[in-house]
Amino acid sequence: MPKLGMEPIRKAALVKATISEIGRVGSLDVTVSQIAKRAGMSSALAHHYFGSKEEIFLAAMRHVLTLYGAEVRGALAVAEGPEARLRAILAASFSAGNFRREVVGAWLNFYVLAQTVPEAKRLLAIYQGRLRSNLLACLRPLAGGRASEIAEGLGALIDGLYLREVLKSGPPDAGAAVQTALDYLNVQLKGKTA
Amino acid sequence: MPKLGMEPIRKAALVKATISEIGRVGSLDVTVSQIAKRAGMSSALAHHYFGSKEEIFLAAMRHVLTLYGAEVRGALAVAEGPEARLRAILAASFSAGNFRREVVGAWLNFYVLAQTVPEAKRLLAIYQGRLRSNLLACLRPLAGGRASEIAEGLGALIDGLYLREVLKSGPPDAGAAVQTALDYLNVQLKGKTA
DNA sequence: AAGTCTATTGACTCGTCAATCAACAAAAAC
DNA sequence: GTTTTTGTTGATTGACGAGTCAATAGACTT
Repeated sequence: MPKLGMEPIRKAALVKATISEIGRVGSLDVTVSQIAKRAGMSSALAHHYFGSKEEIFLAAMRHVLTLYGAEVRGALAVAEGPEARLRAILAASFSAGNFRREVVGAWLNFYVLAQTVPEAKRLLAIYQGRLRSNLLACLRPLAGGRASEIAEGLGALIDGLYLREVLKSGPPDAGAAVQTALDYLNVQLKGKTA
Repeated sequence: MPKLGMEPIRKAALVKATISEIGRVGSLDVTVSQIAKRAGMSSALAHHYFGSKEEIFLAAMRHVLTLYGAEVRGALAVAEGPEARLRAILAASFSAGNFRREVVGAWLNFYVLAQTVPEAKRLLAIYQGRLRSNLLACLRPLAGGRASEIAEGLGALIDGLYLREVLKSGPPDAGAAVQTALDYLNVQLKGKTA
């Protein structure tokens, strides 16, 4: 019973399943069959739509990055002033949608993928660049010449907090992560110990 | 021409080869044959000495962590006073021995391994714990009650700087990484913008 | 010198998995 | 109503890789 116009639906299901499976297994060693099964179809169909496993992975990366980007943009849209915008970026980075074991696990593995697949590297570079320029735009009016170094540090700190989440046992503690990042900011900007 | 007492030599060669290969390939998708070949022996011999690929990986992790630990201990031994000791830890963390693409790549993949293999997770937790307690010991006399948060942030920052090194193209820039970490410290401790 | 232990490897087994293919089904186009 | 396009899968192919094994060889023990 082939309904038409399945392509986008199937692709979306596969992308979602890919992130879930990578998160579940904790590595890129997921088979196309596993992904397809979770997405409710045969592995042949997955190949039909994406052509190769690598393309599936890349589509999953694009999806995660798109979601992240949208969340940041949305949060920025309603934030007034540099400080509020910085807080918005941090809140989005550690939001319930992004800061889940599943997604964080996938994220980690995308870094691994970037070592092998140039397109994956390119996508991650875009994410880093966008984060950097978002931070810089907020920091320049607040920190002037030091904006660049602060953005550098804050970017690395965010990535590090993600990385450490991977090792944790309990449920993700986004609050603590945001707090650590905000603390860094406060101290850098005001020399105060909030 | 079997010489006796080869076991430690072979094992050491395999461990070294493992780190190299993981760094070269950029993932844990290295075959035992590749590792054995680089170590100058047959894959059967690698299995003979380690029993399984997983054991080879774990031995490689232990080796990296041991080296790191030794470097930190060595640096701490000659450092007088808390500030100097903090600087020593940072210098060791980004020393020429540890902060190489090869090792950083392996490190990243050890995080991935930790998602699957409990022993790998345990080893990484030991590293994090040791780093944390080293930092805390130095920070307490300097920052009192805030020592804990600062240690948390600095630990994450170090990991983040490692992570970001993975994406870079050129040669590792340990100096910039140390500078970013020191900057974080200075600002946290003195409220100054060094 | 017979027996045991360590070192070593080529060949083999067995499983897995990405990718392809042939075939079938239904909708759309002509 | 036939042809084409889209959706779908079971079966198959072909490659690769972890781990095993039998066999060979020197060294150490008694």
